[in-house]
Amino acid sequence: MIKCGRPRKGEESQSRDRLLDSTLRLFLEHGYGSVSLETVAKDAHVSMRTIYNQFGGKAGLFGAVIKRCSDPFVTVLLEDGTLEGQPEDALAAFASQFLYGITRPDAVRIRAILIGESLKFPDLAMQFYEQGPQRTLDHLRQFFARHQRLGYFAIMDPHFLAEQFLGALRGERILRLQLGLESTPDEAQINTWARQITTLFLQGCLTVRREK
Amino acid sequence: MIKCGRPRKGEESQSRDRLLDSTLRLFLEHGYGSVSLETVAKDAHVSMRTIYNQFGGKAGLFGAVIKRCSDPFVTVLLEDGTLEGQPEDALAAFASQFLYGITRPDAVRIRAILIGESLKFPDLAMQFYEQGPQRTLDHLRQFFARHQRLGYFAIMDPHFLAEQFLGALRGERILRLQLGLESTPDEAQINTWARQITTLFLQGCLTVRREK
DNA sequence: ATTAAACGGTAATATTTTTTACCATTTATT
DNA sequence: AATAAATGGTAAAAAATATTACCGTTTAAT
Repeated sequence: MIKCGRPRKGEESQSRDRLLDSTLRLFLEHGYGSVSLETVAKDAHVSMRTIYNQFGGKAGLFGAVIKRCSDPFVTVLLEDGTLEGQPEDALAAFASQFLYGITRPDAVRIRAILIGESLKFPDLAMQFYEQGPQRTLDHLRQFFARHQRLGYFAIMDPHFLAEQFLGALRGERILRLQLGLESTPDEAQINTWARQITTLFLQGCLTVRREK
Repeated sequence: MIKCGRPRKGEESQSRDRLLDSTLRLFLEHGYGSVSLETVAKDAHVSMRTIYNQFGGKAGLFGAVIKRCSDPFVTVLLEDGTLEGQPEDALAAFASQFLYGITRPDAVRIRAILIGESLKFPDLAMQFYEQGPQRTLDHLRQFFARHQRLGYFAIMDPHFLAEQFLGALRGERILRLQLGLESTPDEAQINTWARQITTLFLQGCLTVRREK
């Protein structure tokens, strides 16, 4: 039996945190629609009333979980210095970090769930994208713009380049991961991919290159 | 009031078709979890009993809908001759068809729903992928292998090339489409993208090309 | 000390949804 | 013609679930 009663000062958010932890874990495991609030309450040793006090209901709880997820997934991609150095190496390093981030099981699942529920939570989907992928995209766009001015890259819309590089990194594998048809790649696998994808992106696959 | 009673010979599948049509439309509009069988029955002018007779329940109905969706989405991508002609033009033509196919609202939605429900229907997700994306991937892989032997492409794993090209075509936009943050592109837009993406894929974006 | 706030636990309520049952009707089968 | 099969419509039964209410407890606030 977990102690009940009004929480002590400084411990007001313990129930809230326990609740968010349990909710995230259960959602990741079973999906949004398959988890009942009763299950969540039991798992977090929290009363139903607390859920409604803190989040107003299932939708609010889902929103809070998603919001808490958005931040960590982006920060890891923006570690300072990742996009420094020679363009090729910088891109490959970024590619590794990005690939690692988006292939973690939790990240795959949370995006899958959000995609599935985006019709019911359009605002949440937008917030998620703006706080996560959007910021990564902006960063990468600036990187391309900067190195274009230095003459490294062909003159193309840097936003287009950034989108294409991210698309190349996601690749077809992400779909298989989202559908549960492929297992999580390890770090070595990711580094290999990152290098191959970066090379292909920079040099193309044509043997005879026409002059520009 | 729609006529009831045992269907005439040759009309046995009318109820079934009406049911699948309504189900698909309602799922696309509201998602799997938010549609009740009662709603479906009303919409299709079908009795609950017929649903259970034909499909055994909601899960079976979902499966039948997904299976019926898998085929059309792939056939359009494999029209004969799409991958013939000069490699660049062939790829660009394929790119247009592929992009058009995967950006149609229905295709985006059905994939989003399947991704969201893949935990509950792992077999269905696999069938969907094998009958749709997998076959497209195989076709494209053969294309790259063929043209590699003719000396057009760099010597790289043709499966890798095929995956990367599909990934480049999906791009970051697909995520925004799936999250409902972007509207469906029209044919002109798609053709522009197809050409740009193909060019970038073939030639890369580096200004100084190292010798191979 | 007393009161009020917030909690965990249980349970009751209300709503939704799945599933099953029944009836009249139409057609196939015999 | 009689029977069986399959249907649409309604509704009832059953299950699940979201939501609200209540109780005893612990702590903060006064």
